[in-house]
Amino acid sequence: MDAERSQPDQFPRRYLEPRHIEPRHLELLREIAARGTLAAVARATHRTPSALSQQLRTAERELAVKLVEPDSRGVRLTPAGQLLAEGADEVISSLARVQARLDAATGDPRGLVSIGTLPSAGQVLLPPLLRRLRESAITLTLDDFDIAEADFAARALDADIVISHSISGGVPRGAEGLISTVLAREPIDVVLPADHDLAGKTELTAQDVIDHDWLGVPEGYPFDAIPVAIEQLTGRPVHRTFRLRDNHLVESLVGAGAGIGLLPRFSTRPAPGVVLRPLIGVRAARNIVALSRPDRHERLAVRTVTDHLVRIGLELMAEYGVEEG
Amino acid sequence: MDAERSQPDQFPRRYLEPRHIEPRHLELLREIAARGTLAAVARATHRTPSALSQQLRTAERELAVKLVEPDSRGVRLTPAGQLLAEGADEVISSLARVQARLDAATGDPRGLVSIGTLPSAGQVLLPPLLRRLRESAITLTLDDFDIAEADFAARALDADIVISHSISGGVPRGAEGLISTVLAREPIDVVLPADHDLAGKTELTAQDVIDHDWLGVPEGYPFDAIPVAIEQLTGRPVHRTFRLRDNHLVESLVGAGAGIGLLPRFSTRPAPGVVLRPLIGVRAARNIVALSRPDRHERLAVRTVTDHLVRIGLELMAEYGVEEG
DNA sequence: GGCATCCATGTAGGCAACCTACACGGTTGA
DNA sequence: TCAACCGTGTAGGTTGCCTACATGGATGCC
Repeated sequence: MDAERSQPDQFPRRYLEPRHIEPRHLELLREIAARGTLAAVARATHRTPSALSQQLRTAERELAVKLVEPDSRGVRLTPAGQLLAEGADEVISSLARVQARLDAATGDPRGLVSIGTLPSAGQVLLPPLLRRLRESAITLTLDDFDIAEADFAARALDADIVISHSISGGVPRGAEGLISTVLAREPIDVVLPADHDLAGKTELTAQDVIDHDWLGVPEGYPFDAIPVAIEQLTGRPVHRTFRLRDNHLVESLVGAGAGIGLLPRFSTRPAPGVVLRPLIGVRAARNIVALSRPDRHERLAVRTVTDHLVRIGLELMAEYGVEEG
Repeated sequence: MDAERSQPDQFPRRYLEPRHIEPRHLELLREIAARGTLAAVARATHRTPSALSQQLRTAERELAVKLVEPDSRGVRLTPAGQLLAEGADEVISSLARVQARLDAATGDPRGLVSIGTLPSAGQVLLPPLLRRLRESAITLTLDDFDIAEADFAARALDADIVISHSISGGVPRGAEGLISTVLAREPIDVVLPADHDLAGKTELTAQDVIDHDWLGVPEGYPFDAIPVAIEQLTGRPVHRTFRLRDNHLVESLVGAGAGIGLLPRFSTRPAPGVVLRPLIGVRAARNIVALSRPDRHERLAVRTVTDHLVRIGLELMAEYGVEEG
């Protein structure tokens, strides 16, 4: 085996290559594309903007291409930079896939999985999840937020799994580049004071509820699609008194006679004095969806947690007698 | 946008992750799998074995897995190490694919392409190739070798493109993990002294040639398949006088009356005193095949050179009236 | 219009990572 | 038994990456 000795210069020496792509540079470009500014990437990756700026310069020198251009206050990726940012997903995902294979081969899934969730879904999904993970080597980080449907996708930059919801369709808006997994389909019921006129009915129609005072959610929040649908169906406006985010706050105000509202069925255990009634004739349900960046989804621990959430979602639907789809 | 500030620890800090795969480590494992020993990898990559040994230890510490085991004089990859070595192809190829896209987007293909070739094929393929690349930013490194069919694949470790040949089938043996591109199908003709008894015929059969003295090639060399086939066809042994590698040496010895031989049609311009006659009834042709490692094949410059070689091969076959397949 | 804010980008210096040089122990084959 | 390889450890130099700090440009608010 003296082949290497007789032709030692056949092997490509890295420093002779005109351009040499490093994964670290690809990751940087991808983060810039996702977060917009160097400063945001710096905060997210616990580094200084200066470090990133230097790294960009070395990448540009290495590749002999301009990657960013000044743009008002910040920077903008050049076409070449965008090209590489898109390619980064491919490289980083394949790397994560290899890592997942190693994890699967060498033992149980392990490591830190960060979950961000909207409170109502987390309230019902997370306790069973913690129970199931108690024996495992997976540790969780949790964060909660109640935000507009289109903003959930942005949280997938920081969390491995974002538990989101969507009424518009199966996948929340803005989640195009993400892996989305539907965990459950949860009916949205009307919440009423127990002594309300409508409380005697077992099911409510749009006509039943249109002329009462409503406690709504801010615009852009998924629940808001339901009053909008009722308005379209009846041709009359819904009278919204407040626009609130927190479901428990809505419930207590409904109990105080401030109006009627909408609450998700699984996470609402009605207090004495309020009752839930299903709404029929209107598409009144939300999809609870897990979102992950493709590369994060490849991690075995992340996949395992997602699988658990799917099973928990199925059990929830079975418990409440909700059919799939 | 104070989302990052309010939850700065959501981003996965690398040093918190239980295992973190680095492409450099994958590449090292792949090279170990391909070359067998650390020392061979060290020679090929212009580093000391010590550096590689240290790198292996850090990789093992990072991944919390044993990657190599002592094995007689050298090392052997553990199952985990093999797993990663296989995954390395995937990662490195996707990296090369991104690089190729960048090359394609930012200008002409450029850089150094190393070619290893068997002399006869190189003799006809490389001059047209050099002509076509004269205007380009691609520079070539050349190496030539005349080796057994199964040994060509090993050269693809060191060269971007290995121009090989095969009689056994479309793809040379041992080229399983490689990208192989058939460049041409070249007939192998019988070379005779011009005053030989058989020179009067325009075509020769196995029966015609079986009883003459033969100048053969060493065993394992593709041309040797033809006399073997003739032996099987006629049931009689071929009488081989010499076993030589160099085609021009064979030609001159045939001219000197040492026997008859076999020569590839494209690269043989018979000197005065010798003639070529096609052999019929026997599968007497070789495939000229370009071999590349998958990741090297992704490089735009490598792909460009391969494409040129394909066109040159087609032109050669048209020039000599050889049909494809 | 001035000023605070946010952004990116330089420079200097510390620190860690990587590699080479060299020495050493184990295995193989002449 | 000895020479030839192989992998591994240690010491030390060089490089590369990052932080801290200062600077200049763009934006938006009072």
